Amino acid sequence: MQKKRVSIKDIAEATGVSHPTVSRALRSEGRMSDQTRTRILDAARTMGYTPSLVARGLVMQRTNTIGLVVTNFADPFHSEVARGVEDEAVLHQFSVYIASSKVDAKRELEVVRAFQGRQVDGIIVSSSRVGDQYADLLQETGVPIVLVNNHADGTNIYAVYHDDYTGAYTVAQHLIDCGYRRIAYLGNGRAGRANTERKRGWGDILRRAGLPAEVKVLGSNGRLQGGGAGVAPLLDEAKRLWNAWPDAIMCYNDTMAIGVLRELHGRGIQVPEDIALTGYDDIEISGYVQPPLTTWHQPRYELGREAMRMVLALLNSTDPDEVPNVVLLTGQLVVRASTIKKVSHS
Amino acid sequence: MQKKRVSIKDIAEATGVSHPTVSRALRSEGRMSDQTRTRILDAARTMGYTPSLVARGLVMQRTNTIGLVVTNFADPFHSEVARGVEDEAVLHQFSVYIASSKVDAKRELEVVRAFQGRQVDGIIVSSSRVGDQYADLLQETGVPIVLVNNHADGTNIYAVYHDDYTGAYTVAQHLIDCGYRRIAYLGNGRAGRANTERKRGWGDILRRAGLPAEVKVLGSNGRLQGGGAGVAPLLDEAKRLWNAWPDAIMCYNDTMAIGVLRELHGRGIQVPEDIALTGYDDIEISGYVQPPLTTWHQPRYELGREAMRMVLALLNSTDPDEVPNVVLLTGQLVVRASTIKKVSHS
DNA sequence: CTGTTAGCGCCTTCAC
DNA sequence: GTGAAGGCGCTAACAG
Repeated sequence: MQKKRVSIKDIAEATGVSHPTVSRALRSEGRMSDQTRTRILDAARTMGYTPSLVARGLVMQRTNTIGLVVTNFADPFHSEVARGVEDEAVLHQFSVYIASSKVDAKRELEVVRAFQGRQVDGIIVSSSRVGDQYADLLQETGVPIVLVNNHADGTNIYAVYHDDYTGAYTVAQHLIDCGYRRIAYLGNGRAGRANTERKRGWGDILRRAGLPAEVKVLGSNGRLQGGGAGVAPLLDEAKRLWNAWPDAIMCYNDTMAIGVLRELHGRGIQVPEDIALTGYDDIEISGYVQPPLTTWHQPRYELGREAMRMVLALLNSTDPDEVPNVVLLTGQLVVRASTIKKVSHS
Repeated sequence: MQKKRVSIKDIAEATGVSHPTVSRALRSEGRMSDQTRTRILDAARTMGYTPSLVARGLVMQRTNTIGLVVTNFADPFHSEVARGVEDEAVLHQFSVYIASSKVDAKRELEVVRAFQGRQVDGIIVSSSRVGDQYADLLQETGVPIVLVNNHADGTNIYAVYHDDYTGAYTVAQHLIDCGYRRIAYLGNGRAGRANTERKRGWGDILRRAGLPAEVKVLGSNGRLQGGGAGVAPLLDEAKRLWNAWPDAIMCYNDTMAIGVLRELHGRGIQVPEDIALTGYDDIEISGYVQPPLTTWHQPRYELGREAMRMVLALLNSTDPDEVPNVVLLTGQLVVRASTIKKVSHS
């Protein structure tokens, strides 16, 4: 099956020079007669030469390769992060290994270890559930590990964050400004830090406005199903504490909000007339559901790019201490119909 | 930055044996005294040894690595394919390189070439725009290339397909069974073969039922925006030919259908009362929009797994001719509210 | 059972 | 300007 690949030795033989010369010619390094250079390059082309990056990686101890760990391919958050990572990576001739952790800390570490066996030059972990444990790994192996929206606590590692607190704070403020007074929060029980921060932003602004920040429920996951399943307990809790439904539900993310939307629709509850609804992330589809979701635009693509940039900076700097180890990006409120009651022209 | 990694030589030195012995011990190959073996394994563990798969790849000419090319990370079709590929890959200790072609044939070929430089053992291309050109590449390099839902024509390559014709046929039949008579097709101008097949399935069943298969429009892409933008020309075309709106629109995929849904809603057109709507793929969200979409379940995860299985089969067989070079999977109709008018109890 | 030797394909000194 | 030698970390062949 495997054809023998042509190596620089083959080219050397064919052109009557030595392999080092071929190597230099191909990398346009060292001066040499234009004649031999073009002869070598021509031979390489006609013989169908492809340099072996494996061999090069071995000798250089640099593979121009990074490993990207996501929790789940299907999650629109990660796909955008991945896009950012890849775009930045190709600019620098890096290839990207990908693997999913399936939201399992043990698997996440296995995957990282596998990447290290592949001698990747850097590792990016999106929504890590392990977090600061990487500080040790980093010490051990010297392979830069950059986290995107680390879900664990601890800050002594390289990370690109989004400002979840401010985002949630702003969304909640928007709801208050719209006149909603019983604002519930539907969180994601598997999200760790991101969820804590968003809940904190929600709670702080509510209390500051003199509103009750009591009704909060943790969904079992951050997906459609988790959102839908969270509705019943949330309504129950509101009934119990307030003897009334919430007039607004703030969700951990857009995906859950869409799950909520269907559940509310099934119960004959109108959005936003009966209950307003907000998401978080601004995934593309959130503008296409009915009603379109008010949400917080999280710069997912940029998070990915910044993470890759940080890896590259770490790789190219002699003194890693001079590379800023945390980048904090912020997003933007996106107001759509799910929080804006139609004006009645009566 | 880079710590020196510990090699089998280091372990050999520390334990007073030769490196090949260490190598054998680690791979539990060849018999040796349990004593030395455990001594070596202990040393490896305490010294924090990680085998270099790069070096191994170089000598074995087998990297246990595959390259996966998708058109677009964000597309839910590809994320499921990727999941299937990865799950099967990890079972066999393969790592997965990923890259996106951005629906650009030139970029697709570049990416494949880059993978070959990395000496991947196999390549999987999802929704290729290049298709049979790979036959040559395969001949040249001997690296198996498996296509998932090849969008180009030609069949002389390894491929995993979904039966688009039957799927579209069945969806159209369902619409006819529901009593719809003016069934339009909104295609994807960038989809090639898949689109052709689905359109053919639609047209054949309509004609067989004595219905007009005239109103068809090609959207500019297979995304939300492409769906939304396709509505106006489609309605115009129907008006022109039939002097009436279609009573059903069959879309190339779910994503486009969701774009259509919003556009129809914006125009005050009810689904399915005024116009019924179908998607294709059965992406998760299609069950969550309002109304939930009738669609065709495409076994995306299985397509990915089968593709990876084919790569492995090709790798492990001495005679590639004995490996079936085409796998055809079929899907399943999923009926939801977007085609079923509520029964009126009058 | 274990050590010696060789080589995967490439790059980097160093001579010439 | 170019060639010769050595080595990256590992495995495969052969000795012993």
